[in-house]
Amino acid sequence: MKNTAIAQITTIHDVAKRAGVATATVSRVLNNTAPVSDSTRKLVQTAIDELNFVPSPNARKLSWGKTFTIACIVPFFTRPSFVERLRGIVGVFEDSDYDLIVYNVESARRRAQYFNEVPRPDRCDGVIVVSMTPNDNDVNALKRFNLPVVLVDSHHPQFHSISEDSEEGAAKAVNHLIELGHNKIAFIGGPLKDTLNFEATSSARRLKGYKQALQNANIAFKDDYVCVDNNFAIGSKNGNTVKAFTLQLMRSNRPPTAIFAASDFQAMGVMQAARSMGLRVPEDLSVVGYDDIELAEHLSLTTINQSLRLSGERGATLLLETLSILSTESKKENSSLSHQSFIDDDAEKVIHEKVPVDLVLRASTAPSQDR
Amino acid sequence: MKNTAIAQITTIHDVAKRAGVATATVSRVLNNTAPVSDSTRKLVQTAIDELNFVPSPNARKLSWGKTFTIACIVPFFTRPSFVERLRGIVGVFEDSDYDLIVYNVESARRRAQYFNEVPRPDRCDGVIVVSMTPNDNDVNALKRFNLPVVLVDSHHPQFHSISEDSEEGAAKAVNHLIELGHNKIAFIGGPLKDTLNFEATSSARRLKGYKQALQNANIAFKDDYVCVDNNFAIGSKNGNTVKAFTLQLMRSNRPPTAIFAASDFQAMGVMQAARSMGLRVPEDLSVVGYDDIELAEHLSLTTINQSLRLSGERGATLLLETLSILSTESKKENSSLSHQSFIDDDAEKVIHEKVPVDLVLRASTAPSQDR
DNA sequence: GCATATAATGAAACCGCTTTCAGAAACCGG
DNA sequence: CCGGTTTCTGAAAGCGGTTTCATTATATGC
Repeated sequence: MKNTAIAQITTIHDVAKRAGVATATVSRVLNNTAPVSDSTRKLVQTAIDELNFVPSPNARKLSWGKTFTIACIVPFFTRPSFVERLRGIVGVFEDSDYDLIVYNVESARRRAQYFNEVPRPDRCDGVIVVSMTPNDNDVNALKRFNLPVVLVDSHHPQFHSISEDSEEGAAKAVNHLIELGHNKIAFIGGPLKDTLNFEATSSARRLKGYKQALQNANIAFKDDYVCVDNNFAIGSKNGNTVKAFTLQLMRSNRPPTAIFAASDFQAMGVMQAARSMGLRVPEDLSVVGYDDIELAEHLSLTTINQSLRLSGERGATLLLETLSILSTESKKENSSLSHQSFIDDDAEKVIHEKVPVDLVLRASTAPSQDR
Repeated sequence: MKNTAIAQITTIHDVAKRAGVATATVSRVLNNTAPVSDSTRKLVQTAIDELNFVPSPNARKLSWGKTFTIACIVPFFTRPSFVERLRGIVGVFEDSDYDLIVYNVESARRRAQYFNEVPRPDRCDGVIVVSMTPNDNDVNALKRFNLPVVLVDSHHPQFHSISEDSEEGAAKAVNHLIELGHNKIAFIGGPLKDTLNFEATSSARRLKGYKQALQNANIAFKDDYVCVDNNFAIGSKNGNTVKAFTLQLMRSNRPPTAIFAASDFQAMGVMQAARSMGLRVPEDLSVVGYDDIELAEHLSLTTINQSLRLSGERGATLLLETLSILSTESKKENSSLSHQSFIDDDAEKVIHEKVPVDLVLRASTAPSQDR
């Protein structure tokens, strides 16, 4: 009862032999790379079908000098917002010829390692960096072999990037609260800068947007309305700081009527803390988050949608476009001169794309009851 | 100001030339695959260092006839529980020689496609299937080339697997409630079976565990205490069914004092619905979830930890072990006879590993006030 | 009807590395 | 000091494709 017949991998030679042609011809049929007469094409095709032949990706890669692989370097890919971005990216490559390898960064060591080792033309054809601003070393590593690079959720003058405008988003959030009549609005965010160079800065920018919005509305900025949770770092499940701060804030003699949190996760902490002391959201306290992760919908949390998925999709698409431009370019140049071109300064114009940020109205905000 | 000198990829030939040896020798130094005299080794090593040489993964793969790639087929990898499993898997391969490619399944079409196309020895050396029970076609596809396979969070007699005991977990949850004095306990779960063959069955098993626990405690099973949310399917952000059911349930003339939800996400829906009608958790209603995703901690949700991360780690490790066994085996056989061995029936003994399920006590459960 | 451009195909080189095979060098006992 | 191992090394043959180059067969032009 051997239902486990181990199939053999058939090679292009098997096909060639069966069809009675040379491997070159099979290759030509496979890639439509040169004219083949209808008769032989049919011959080859049936041989391929009969043998159930699929060309070996590796051999192909080696021969073409391409890897057909995209490297994606992403920190803490388990975090909902990163996952959502990743999903956008994955979705784009699913239908392409490219494989996607995700490099998950959870430590400075890994970060350095990946930036140094991954961006090599024999490992990948392009790189997507998510939520990390490349430092000088990274930049060198990324440029060393002139691989196409796209930054998602970060920005650097030398690389294509897709990002959102955190200041604008924050301002939208705060303006919403102001329009509801709130003028005692607190801010809770993550660290303002960080060893691993990511996420942090977005909190900083959101804080800036918050300040700006207040200023525009002539509301004085109060230092003790701001909490920067440095424990809300990477991977730490924390959130206690947020809760503690919320409690302290709401028990103070001038409690805010609204809180803007720089992430949905922190907003959740706020809501919980508030409820734990008997406050109702939004009647007693309005809360706005940021990110619009799946959670927000379940919590009925008013928040800022920053097009997480879309940012991934756009990034991946942009990379694919760059890739295809490069390949046609190299074809052109192929027919003329030698290898190695486009060193003509990166003036090539770098693309910086913004992704929309929008207020999503749900049930965690209400007009201020303050009088 | 050209800081963008494009580096050339150096090949083994460059190294050989520089060291004044044959490529074979360089290879031997690289892989420690045959004795090399100290002097030449040093020569080669310095050449390698000076040229900053890293062997091309692809060439290596082709030559070795291995891919050094692991394929991981996972449905809806954005769901927190899958992400957590993935993270365990990723963590294991980070330090290995293997690359991991994740194939995200979000439709029956993709599912079939991946199962048919991915498990080929020229694409990967091994396969991890997450949360999907292979059907007959899948089994054939997986066995066709005799690739090592590990199932994570599913079970099949012919493949290694890592899974949790959902019945046991559910029973632990319900027993906890019973011990707290509850006897009006409702159940909310996802669909009991599903087109894509995953997740569903776990809800079914949890329902079974629920029934069992009730029976053991001599509590009559009530049909209208059970909600199967068929909308809680794949990817749908839903959750309205859960809320609606909770509301209906709590307004009925015999409302339960506790609800056991088959997932933390659903538990969250329950808590929200309860709060929305002014009920307090846990004073008025105890809630237990399942999964212990990060969210649960933030919600202070009592739940069942099913070792999500660990399951991934164990699965990945098991695959690596299988891989290394195979490679030593094939070495042995190499020195004796021909290729192609271990067809000697899969009696090879298949490993089925269970991962612990544990009650995690938090603040969403309390003694029953029912009297 | 013959020269010449064009289409179709096969042989062989090549991608970058590993590994076999065989020869050279070093080692060893008597 | 010699035959026989053992150690070390290079040339060359793959791995499974693609691509160049040359050749033959077929058109096309005048």
